[in-house]
Amino acid sequence: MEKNNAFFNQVYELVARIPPGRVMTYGQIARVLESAYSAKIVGYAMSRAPEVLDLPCHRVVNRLGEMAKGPMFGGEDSQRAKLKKEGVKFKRDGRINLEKSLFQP
DNA sequence: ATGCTGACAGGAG
DNA sequence: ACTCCTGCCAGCA
Repeated sequence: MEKNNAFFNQVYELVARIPPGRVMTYGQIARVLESAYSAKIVGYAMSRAPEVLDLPCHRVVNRLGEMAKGPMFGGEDSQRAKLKKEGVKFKRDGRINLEKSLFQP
C-alpha cells in the first residue's frame, strides 16, 4: 500500500476490527478517531482502500443504515445480502437495524 | 497555491 | 417521513 497516510491507516485499522454481524457508520468511525476527520474523509479512505487489506468495507454504512448507491461493492443488493448472511439485522425497508447491529469499540 | 469534489452527518423546513 | 442547506477535512486537477 502506497498510502501510509495516518488517517487512512486509522480508518483501515478500525474497519478491520469490525466483527461479523456488526456495522459502523462513517460518522461513528470519525468520532472514534477522535473528533478529527469528517465522515467524508472516512468514506474517501474506503474508496481508496487497497483490496489487499481485505477490509470489510461492506460493514461500513451511512447513518441511515443504507449502503452507497453506486456499484461500488458489486451492487447494493450484493452488500446487503453479504451483511444479512453475517447476521446483520435488517428492517423491512431494506435498511440495517443500526440499533442492534451497530458496533461500538 | 487555489478551488472543487467526495462511499457523509445533522439540523431545519 | 422526506428534502434542502451547511459543515467537515483530506485528496486531487
